[in-house]
Amino acid sequence: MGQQNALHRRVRPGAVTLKHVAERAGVAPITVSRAINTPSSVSASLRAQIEEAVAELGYVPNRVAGMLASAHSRIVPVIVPSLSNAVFIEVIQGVQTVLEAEGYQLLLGNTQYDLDRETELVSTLLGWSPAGIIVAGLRHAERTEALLRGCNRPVVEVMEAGRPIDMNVGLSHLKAGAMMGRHLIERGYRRIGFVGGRLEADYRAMQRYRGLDRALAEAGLARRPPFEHPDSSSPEVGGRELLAVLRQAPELDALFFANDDLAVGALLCAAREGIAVPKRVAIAGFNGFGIGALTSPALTTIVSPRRDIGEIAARKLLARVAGSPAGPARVDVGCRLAVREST
Amino acid sequence: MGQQNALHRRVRPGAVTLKHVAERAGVAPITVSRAINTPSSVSASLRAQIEEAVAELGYVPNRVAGMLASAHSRIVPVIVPSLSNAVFIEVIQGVQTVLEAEGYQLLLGNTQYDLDRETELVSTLLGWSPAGIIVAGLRHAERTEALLRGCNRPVVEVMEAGRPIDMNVGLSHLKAGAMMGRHLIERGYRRIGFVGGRLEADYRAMQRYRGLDRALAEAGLARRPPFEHPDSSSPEVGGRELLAVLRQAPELDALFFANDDLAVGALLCAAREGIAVPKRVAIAGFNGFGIGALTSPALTTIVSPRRDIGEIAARKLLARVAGSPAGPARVDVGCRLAVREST
DNA sequence: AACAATGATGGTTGCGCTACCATGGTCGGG
DNA sequence: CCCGACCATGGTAGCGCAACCATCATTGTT
Repeated sequence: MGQQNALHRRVRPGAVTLKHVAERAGVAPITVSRAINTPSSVSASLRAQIEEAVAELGYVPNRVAGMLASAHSRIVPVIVPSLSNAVFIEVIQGVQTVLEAEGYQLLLGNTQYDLDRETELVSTLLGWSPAGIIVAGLRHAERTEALLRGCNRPVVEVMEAGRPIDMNVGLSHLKAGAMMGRHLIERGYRRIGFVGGRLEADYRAMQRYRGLDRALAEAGLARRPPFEHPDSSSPEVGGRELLAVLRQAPELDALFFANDDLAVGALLCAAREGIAVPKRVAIAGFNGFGIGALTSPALTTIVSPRRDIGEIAARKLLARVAGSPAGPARVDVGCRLAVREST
Repeated sequence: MGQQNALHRRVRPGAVTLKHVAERAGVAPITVSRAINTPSSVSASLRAQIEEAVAELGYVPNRVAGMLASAHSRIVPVIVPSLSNAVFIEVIQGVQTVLEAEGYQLLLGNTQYDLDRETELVSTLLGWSPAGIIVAGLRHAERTEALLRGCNRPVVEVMEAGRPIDMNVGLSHLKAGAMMGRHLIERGYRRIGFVGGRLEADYRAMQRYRGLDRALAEAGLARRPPFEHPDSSSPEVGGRELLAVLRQAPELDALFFANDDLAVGALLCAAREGIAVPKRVAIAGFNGFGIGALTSPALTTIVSPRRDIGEIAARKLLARVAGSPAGPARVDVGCRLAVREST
């Protein structure tokens, strides 16, 4: 701090600006601006002249200045609770595909499943005058919600279906959990447990548990609290949990894991330990990661259209920015049960 | 375009600015600026007054304006060739951990292994007046290199060790490939093949192949061109490739896969198809993803410190921004052979 | 032929903030 | 008790660009 170094200088030496290009091309700065932003509004001959000057000088437009002048940026922050979880990566990929095609930039925020961190991020990122904002989840701190509500920009809440601040793209995790619960019951399993990690933070996993619980209740079967572990989900943890749960509750004949990372780990661990799946215990996951289809036995899971969520969210956001119809405020992308060998 | 909608208005209605806070607090705007950016330079009483005004008005500083005024932003673009590959995700995570702790924001760029796309991205992202820039790889288009060289900001090239534009954090993929090659030879394998995807694009994988090739040459063993496939790497592709390669070249007794995604897929496929690993064919990977330790047999691989690469890169970049010593321009983080059951 | 409609170009202004310099007040040493 | 050092605060200017409106040339219309 305080220390005056080269990067904090007011004027970056040698910076080429619009003005320089304009002088070189013999036109007014505004014309250069137009040649860059709305080429169709400049005559072909001038445009060629300007493009030449741009190339010669190596001009790179200062987006920051443009943004300040127009109060409109091509930045879209995406706020997710975690990057370790591949689900969010795929959503981000979907968003990015759409954004980059339209010349927008993705600004990444990671809350680590902390609602206060989320407030902080939203506040900071709104300072970038973003075109809109994409946030994972429908539950936020009060202040976060106030910020999002008052920011006067398109806001898309993704991952779960529900009542959004502005727009929403996701699926019902409750339904997904119930769907898996009914499948397991239909298959003849009667003592079904749920294994998840940090359920107080990952409330979408908790919703899946609730769905399972509801299915169990409907069928008049024994309901159990979920098995939790403190670490973030990974195959390693899944394997460890499988052993721990079977030791603790050997009567269980089916386990619904909160996600495929855990479930695949459990499957591999079972193979290694000689635990017969699904004979001794059935194993199910959630997500539909490709690897689940390759294990032996292959994993029964619920496939969610993760990439689609990102793409749809980005498209709705951009539609609103452009003022074109964005379609319904709420999109339920649904999910699909993939029955394989592990149940 | 052309269409005038709410988001393109010059003045965003109801936007609270520094000035409003200053009026409310009864001080000059510059004092509010200082209270926010360098709180220690404002007396405690004024600071409290200002903080109150900020809270009352719900003021969110406009970073864009600040950036323009100071020609210095807290943005760091990270340009990677792919998000599908978990390696880059972990590097990004490492970068983000460090950046967020210092109040910096990560701007994500994805080249899809396309050098022209990279040039475009670098050009665009430099328009954000970033504090510095992190790019995967040492090979760039000429214009990209010119831009990076001339941008007068810290540039960190990550993933591979070599001669950087500015700074470099990575490892030698050639050495890594040779390390695995020597391991396989030492284990008694004599007919060793390499399986990768899109090697013309993923030249780091190609380097690993070259390392293997060198080890084979040193040992006087038969060298073969790599087996390639056109899709991006995934476990599914790895399984398919295992079968295809064994059909095409049944004499092979060991396969070095370009990465763990492929190798794990091959391992799972082998288990399913009853191909004995390592008896019929040994399988090795590269990366050291956790799941490789869980398969049966467990995967022999080379563990690269991916997260460290991101963290070190971000720290070096921030050190340079702050003007403090950033350490050596080149950091070779090395890698480690993890010998497990699959070889 | 006169005029409106359209399109291309330029001048001026200000986005919100911070660098820079100036000012005035407080304090300790001589 | 005065002077210079130092700190807290304020005034001014300008970062680079695009919105807005004005101007001028061109075209089509009656």
